[in-house]
Formats: sequence, C-alpha cells, structure tokens
Amino acid sequence: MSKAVAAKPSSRKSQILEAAALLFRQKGFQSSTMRQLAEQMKMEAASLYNHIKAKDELLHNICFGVADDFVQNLQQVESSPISPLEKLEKLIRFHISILIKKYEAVYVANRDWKHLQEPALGRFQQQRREYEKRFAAIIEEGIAQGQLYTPSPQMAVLTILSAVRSIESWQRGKKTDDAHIAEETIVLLLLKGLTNKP
Amino acid sequence: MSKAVAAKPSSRKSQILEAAALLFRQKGFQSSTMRQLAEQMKMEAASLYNHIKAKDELLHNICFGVADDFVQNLQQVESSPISPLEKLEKLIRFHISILIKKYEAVYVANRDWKHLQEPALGRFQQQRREYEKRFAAIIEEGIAQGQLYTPSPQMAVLTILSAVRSIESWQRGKKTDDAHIAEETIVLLLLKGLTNKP
DNA sequence: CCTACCGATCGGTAGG
DNA sequence: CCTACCGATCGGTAGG
Repeated sequence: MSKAVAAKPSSRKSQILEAAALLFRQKGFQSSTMRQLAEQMKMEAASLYNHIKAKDELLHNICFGVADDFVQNLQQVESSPISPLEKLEKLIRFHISILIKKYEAVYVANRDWKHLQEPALGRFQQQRREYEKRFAAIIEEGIAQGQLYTPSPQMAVLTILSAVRSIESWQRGKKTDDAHIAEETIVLLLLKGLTNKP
Repeated sequence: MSKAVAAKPSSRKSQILEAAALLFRQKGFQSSTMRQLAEQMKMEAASLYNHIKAKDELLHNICFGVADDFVQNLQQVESSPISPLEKLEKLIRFHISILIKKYEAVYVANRDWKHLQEPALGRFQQQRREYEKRFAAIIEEGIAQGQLYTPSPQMAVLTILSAVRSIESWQRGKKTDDAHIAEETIVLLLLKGLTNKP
C-alpha cells in the first residue's frame, strides 16, 4: 500500500484548538466548558484529555500562536528598506488583515490573555511590552525624520493597537467590499485623522 | 434628636456595587465569585443577598449606570450650538475623561456587558447601536459641511470608540501630567492623524 | 448579618 | 475514545 499523500495538517488536536477558539470567542474563556467543547467535537469531555493536558493549554496555544504571528511580521517590517511612515502603515494593515483572517484566535488572544496562568501570563505580558516598544521605536524614528508627529509615541501605539480592534465589532460578512472599506477607514483615520478632505 | 444631616449617599448597596466593579475589573465578571466580593465587604457570601437579588444584578447596575452617563452626555452635545468638529472633539474628550474618572465601572461595562442576561442584553445592545448611530450622524454632518472626511462614518465611530479605550491599557498614576498627555495624544491622533507636524 | 446547607456544575482522573 | 466517578466550588436559599 502506498503512503497517504500528505499528513493531514489538521490533526485531531488542531481541530480541537480551532473549535476551542470559536467557542472561547463566543462565550469567553471562563464561561466556556470542556463539556461544550466536547459536544462540538462530538465526543465525551473526558476524551478531550487524550489530546490536551488541561483547559489552560488551549488558551495558551491560542495566545502564543497569535503572538508569534505578530512578532514575525514586526521583524519583517523592521528590516524592510522603507520609510517609518510606510512601516507604520504596513503594521496597521497587518493588524487589520490578521484580525479578519484569524478572527477567532486573535479575538480570544486580545480579550482572554489575562486568564493565562503563571508563568505563561508573565511571559505573554513581557512579549507584549517588547512588541509595543519596538512599535513605538518606528514612530519615534518617523518623528526624528519629521514625517510623523505625536505627543507620546508609547501612548500612540496603545491607541493604534486599540483602534485596530474596531474590526472586532464591525459587522462582517455580506459584501467583500466591506472589508476593504473598513480597512481604508481605519488606516486613513490613524494616518490623517478625521479633519481631512480627500 | 435631630435628623441626620444627610442620608449618606454611599449606602451599603452602593458600597457593594463599588467593590463589585473593582473586583470584576480585576478578575472579570465570570471569574469573580460572590465569596470574593463578600470578603472585600467583610461579610459572609450569603449576607450579600440581603442587598441584591443575584450576581447578575451587580453587572446590570454597572453596565446601565455607565450607559446612562454616555447617553446623557451625547444628548447635551447634540443640542450644543457648536460645529460638528467641535461636537466630535467634545465626545472624544468625554469618553476619555469618564474612562479615567469612573475607571472600574466603565472598564467592566466595556468588556463584560456580553455576560448580561436577556432581556437586559438585548436592551443594552439596542442602546449601544442607537448611540453609535447618533454619533455617526454628527460625523456625517461634518462631512456634509466639508469639515470632516472618512470613507465610512459608521466604521469611523467604531474605530473612535475602540481607540479611546486605549486609556484602559495606559499606565496610570504617577504624574497628573500623564492623563493630560494621554488625552492630547488620542485627540490629536483621531482628529489629525500621525502624519502631522505641529 | 450569620450558620448551615444544597443542588448543579465544573475540570479532571482511573481504568479500560 | 468511553463509562463511571470525584473533590471542589459555585450561586443561592432557609431560617433565624
């Protein structure tokens, strides 16, 4: 017999992770029960523990998976031979598009990371602070070059990261245009503000 | 004997509400237990039920209390004889300052309103949508007058409401200047963007 | 406001 | 992957 063409990348465990992200997004991490997750997977709650060690492991995987995506992208942007303004725009657009593409996981990571257990919680916060610092450094460079301005780069980063999450409460679906308009609205708002004629 | 000078406005119940807002902000609504709240109040968990009917009632009071503050302010701004741009700036500054002044309650309302039970949940969402609609109407008027511009006023509102929440992750405390700088950073960012020399 | 308590449900384990 | 369970904890009640 020949080997299977390819190991199905969506193993049982990754199926569970996907279902968990959806469930956590809908009900929140704490309100979601292993029995609800088991029901989605059409198995008994006890059977989940053949694939994972604990409920925490699910949240851990979701949060750090998302964090890795962001750090990887940041690294790539930092090493690009483009201006600070262009770097900033790239970062903003990445945040928006990953929130759309990996909606469930990013949503959960954004909201529920506080429920991580130590020492993971500390590591996550550390990574987040480091990310914000490097993000702010790009804005600072833009200010030094006279391309950008804000009274507080650190505060501006927090505001950008928060603003970009408006995608979460945006009514998604219907037209494909919608995603494009939403993205352009956010980018224009953050780069040029609302007092701006096109 | 003379009457008491004034009925102490911080009744036992409002003390419980205040402690609940602090607890919920720290741990989240679902992760907070009535026993933890009782401990803060230095009483037994069962005794809390002499002041409230259920845990839900606490969340309900917090969320609708905050919502009322916002609606009241919106009404006042709408009826002011000022330009759409000035109205917009007033709204933004109100969101920031109330998030600082009533930090615990607004934080909880922003994050945990999804745990409201029906029919309160539906009423809350309805109020929220109405608020966003009236907010967007101000931006639309600003566009009509050529004072503002955005591809999507509705989306812009979501982005503003989200951006303003960056105060939640801002390191508060130390200097009183900090609050002022944070506010100016957000206002400038939303009105004039980051590509702006002073 | 307390003591005493309860039914329900939770995350997780044993053992197959 | 299932059956059978368990200890812990939860929101809440009875009765004073």
